Amino acid sequence: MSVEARRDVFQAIADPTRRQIINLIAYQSMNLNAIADNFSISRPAVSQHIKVLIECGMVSVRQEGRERFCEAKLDTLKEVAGWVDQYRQFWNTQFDSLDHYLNRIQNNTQSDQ
Amino acid sequence: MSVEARRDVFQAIADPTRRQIINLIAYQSMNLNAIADNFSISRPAVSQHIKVLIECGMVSVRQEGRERFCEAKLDTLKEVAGWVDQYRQFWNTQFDSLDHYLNRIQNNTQSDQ
DNA sequence: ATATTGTGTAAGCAAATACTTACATATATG
DNA sequence: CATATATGTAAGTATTTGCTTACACAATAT
Repeated sequence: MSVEARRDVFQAIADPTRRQIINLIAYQSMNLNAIADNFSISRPAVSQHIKVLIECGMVSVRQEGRERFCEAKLDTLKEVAGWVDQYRQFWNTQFDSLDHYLNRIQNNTQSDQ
Repeated sequence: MSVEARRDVFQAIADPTRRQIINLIAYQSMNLNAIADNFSISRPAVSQHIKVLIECGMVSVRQEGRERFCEAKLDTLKEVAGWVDQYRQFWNTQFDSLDHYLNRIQNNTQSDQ
């Protein structure tokens, strides 16, 4: 981690450890030590990763006594989603199949549900 | 670009130049010089970026005479989309409202449809 | 055959990354 | 107050990254 980070979401999620951190705190805030317990790297290393995530807006911190709870700000991923979504037409996946599923249900509601 | 690249899609799209290259060739193959004309960096620099994109499966090359046409393999972005999609519920987009709509339909099927 | 065009790749370099250990500081707790 | 706990941050380091220039080489054109 450099002193002058890029503060870019794409760059932030490029690191597998940072993606794991996001996965970890996606559904519940955790303090730094709790997060660090899930990794083999040192506590300061995790702290530095979180700093990057904060700088790009993917994590916010709520201080509570001496603990600092990290909360994932997942809507920041909109930027990534927006870029990727331009190209969804090039493959078949959940996004597409959900859409199809929905249409199927709508078409079938009268008859079999 | 190192000799031993990570060959990881997340890492590949972390670089803004590489994202621009993908945007450029998304809808039509282009040879390397044509791609490089769109950037201020040197031709070899572009060549190295494309090497990274090839290594992670985002670009394939078709040789034609002395030219090498680069084609974007956009379905490789499925990996990124898959990761991001887990969190779509955390912001408001089509996907979210679709999902809620789906649940609403499922919950109501017995009673009112 | 010679020159031109399209491209890969090596060598070198500055900056960024991902770590580590050591140390600083603030908030509990006995 | 003296410790223990939770965390930030600085300094040092090995790698990786992104870029440049120089050079190699195959396919064309003249």
